[in-house]
Amino acid sequence: MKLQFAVQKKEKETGARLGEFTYNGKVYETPMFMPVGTQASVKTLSPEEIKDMNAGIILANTYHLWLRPGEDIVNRAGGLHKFMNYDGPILTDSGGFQVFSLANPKDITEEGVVFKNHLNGDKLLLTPEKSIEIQNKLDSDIAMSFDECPPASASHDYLKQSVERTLRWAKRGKMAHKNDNQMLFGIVQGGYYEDLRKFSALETVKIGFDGYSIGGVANDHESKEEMYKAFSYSTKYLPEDKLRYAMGIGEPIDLIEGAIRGIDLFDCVAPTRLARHGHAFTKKGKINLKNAKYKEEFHPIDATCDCYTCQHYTKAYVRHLITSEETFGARLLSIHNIRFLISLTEEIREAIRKDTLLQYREEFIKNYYGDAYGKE
RNA sequence: GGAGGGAUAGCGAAGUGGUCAAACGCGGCAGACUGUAAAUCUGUUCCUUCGGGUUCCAUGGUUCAAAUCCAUGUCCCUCCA
Repeated sequence: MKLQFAVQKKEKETGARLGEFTYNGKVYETPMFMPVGTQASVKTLSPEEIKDMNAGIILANTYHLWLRPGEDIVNRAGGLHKFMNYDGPILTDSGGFQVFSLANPKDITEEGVVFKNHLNGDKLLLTPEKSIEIQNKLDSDIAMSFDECPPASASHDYLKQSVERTLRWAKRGKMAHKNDNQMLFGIVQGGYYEDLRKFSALETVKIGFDGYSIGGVANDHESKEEMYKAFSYSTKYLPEDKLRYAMGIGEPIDLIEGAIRGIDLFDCVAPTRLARHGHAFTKKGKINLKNAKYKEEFHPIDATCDCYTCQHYTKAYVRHLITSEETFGARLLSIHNIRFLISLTEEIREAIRKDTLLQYREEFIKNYYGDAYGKE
């Protein structure tokens, strides 16, 4: 059964949206942060742990599951939910990001993208139709159109061509889409140019999707200002009653700024990757637990945090695990970082309810960055 | 008692006359990471007032020049008795 989304309330000053959908009898609210589980696993964590953090949607990746174990195996297992034992909603990315991270520009043609299989070197062609077919078989709840994800700083000319191609691919993908229980999202591209974002958004909406993603952001060291423009220039032209998803966005401040610009969904590898590298989000800024100064800090990572890690363990212990390369350290920090972002979205929703989102942002910045905000 | 081998930066280990403040690995100290080819990658790691200063077990010597050659000593390892 396809999930049904509705906006419940808009924040008075910013227009930030509080939204809601029901899935398997459970109500989920947006803005929402979605943990990333590329290979049908949120790295180091079990589905039970993810649910204990009050997570909603999680991600998986078409490209990776296509190569291994193969969509037919997942399909025969009964679909992604059964395969990975996660009964919450699952969103699959289309492989579009791998066009950015794995392919060369010369590998991108009208038909699709030629990938060199990173596991064994085989040449493989991923097309919009193939991507959708794989996602249909994976049986995720939300599928993404196959898009070209160019670097944000690409030239206006290149981005224009790329937006047009992504539109043609979106149409082809929609035609190929066969899973009635699965939502299909279109993807808005166009760098940080308003004309391109507007064109991309309006034309994607004309094709008609269940929701709309904003892609091509935070992938090329562009400034925060440019990224937030890309948000605004996109959401401005998107329908009110559909989900909006900022792809790959997950720094705490970006969630707040994104919500302010009318975005409902966010995903990011940052909490889990940073965790594996020893970093932790805190209300007072990001810290690197590998730093020697935490050797004897026998206090939780963040005194205000309600996560399992902060309830039971100290910085000194987690630092010890990380420096000793014990995998439990990566788990504890992944739990903390994901819960941090989820709890941040809970606070954002509360601020939307109370029409205090701008105050919330100011307070967050003051605590997180101190005087350093904007001085990059 | 006899015969060999060895001692290099926090550790392991290259280097056997000048291009050596000394490869490389580990450890240490930092940094990066935003739809995950990422438990990865990068920098740094004798002292310094950045001019330079002091190093390769110790002492003495050879040489224009020594971690590298010679002598003696100290310590370690292996084999033989």
